[in-house]
Amino acid sequence: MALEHAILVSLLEKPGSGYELARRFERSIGYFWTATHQQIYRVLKRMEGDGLLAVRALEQQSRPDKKEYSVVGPGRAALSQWLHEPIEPESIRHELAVKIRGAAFDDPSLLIREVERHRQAHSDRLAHYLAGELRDFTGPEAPTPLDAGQELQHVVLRGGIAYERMTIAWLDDVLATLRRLGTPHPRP
Amino acid sequence: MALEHAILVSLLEKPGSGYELARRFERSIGYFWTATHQQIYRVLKRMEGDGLLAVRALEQQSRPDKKEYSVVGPGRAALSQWLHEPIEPESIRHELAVKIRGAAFDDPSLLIREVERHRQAHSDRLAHYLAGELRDFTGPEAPTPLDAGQELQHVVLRGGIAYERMTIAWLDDVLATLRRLGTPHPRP
DNA sequence: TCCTCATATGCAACTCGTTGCATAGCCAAG
DNA sequence: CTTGGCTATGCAACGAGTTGCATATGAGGA
Repeated sequence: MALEHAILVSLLEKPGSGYELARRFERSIGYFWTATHQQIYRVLKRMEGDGLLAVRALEQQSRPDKKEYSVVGPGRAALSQWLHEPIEPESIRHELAVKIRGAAFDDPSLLIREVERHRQAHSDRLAHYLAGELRDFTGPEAPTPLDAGQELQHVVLRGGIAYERMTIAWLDDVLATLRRLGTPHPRP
Repeated sequence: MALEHAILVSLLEKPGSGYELARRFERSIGYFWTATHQQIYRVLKRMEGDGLLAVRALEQQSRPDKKEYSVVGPGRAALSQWLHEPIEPESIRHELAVKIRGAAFDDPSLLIREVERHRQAHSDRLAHYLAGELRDFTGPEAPTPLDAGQELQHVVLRGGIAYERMTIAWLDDVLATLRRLGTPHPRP
């Protein structure tokens, strides 16, 4: 249940409400873990029941009240324990790759538009990551020197950047392959 | 439900039993989609019930009998329909990245062994992929010219290779960062 | 002979994750 | 003044995925 741990990390970095967590999962934390608001609310409730989190009701003006969650002792201990346990290297789940291999049983050229769309999405994500890197870590507004937490956030973001660059290059390879298959193959 | 589609692709490439599919999901198909045998058996049963697959009981000597599944008309149509529908670009789930960011609230240097272990696993996987590429696509034993299906399998495998190379380089970056944080930071 | 390993299939119970829906306050635009 | 949008929380139902267990055949080795 890595969602629990992702929530602990995020709340340790900064306490917040379920709604705010959901927004973070669309941005920074979401670079490497995703969750919908329903899932987050459900898990927050369970974690509070387990004594890992504390809640504080915050009354707000000009918007609905919210519940601010923060990590308490046992939550920190649970994170620490998890950090000491080994985890299995990730296994990939790439639906587009299934489609590409499936295209052999259909018309491969029909996939070109789809792959171009994915390339665009990854290209947008890369631009977003690079803007965040400049803003938070490498630009003139960024704090210097970075503390350990910021260094670690930065190296994770560099991973996201590397992933998007690799993916874009691969999708170009896929597009070239699909286009080559669409035209008659020249024989020597 | 991409598992269904991954199974359709795999069975179109070659009919087989649940057990054989489970083995493929540890190898070639497993490069981009994973599944356990329990999941596979359950889904195969459902797909057969839905008329997407046909079964044939095969009696074997020196090992238990098996059921060989193959794709029939409606299954092929279901795959074709799915290929024509757009899918969302993948969202990443990277547990190790959660750990790295969480290490800020513990001792970062404790993660070094863990990251080294992951690096080794990815390195092994890369070697495995490269051996497969040589065997099936680029070596002297490989068929020439490749047909469309093989070209598409190859480009997916190139994606796996690119992913592993990128990941190894990133893990080296992570290790360098963890080691830097472990030693006192030199001030200008 | 007994044990282990590989093949082969499956149930049951559980957790994780998604989708659709519902509610409610407040603001700004039309 | 109604509509749409953003903040904020939540339920219910379902499907996806994991874990543990159970069963059976036959080969090979201790």
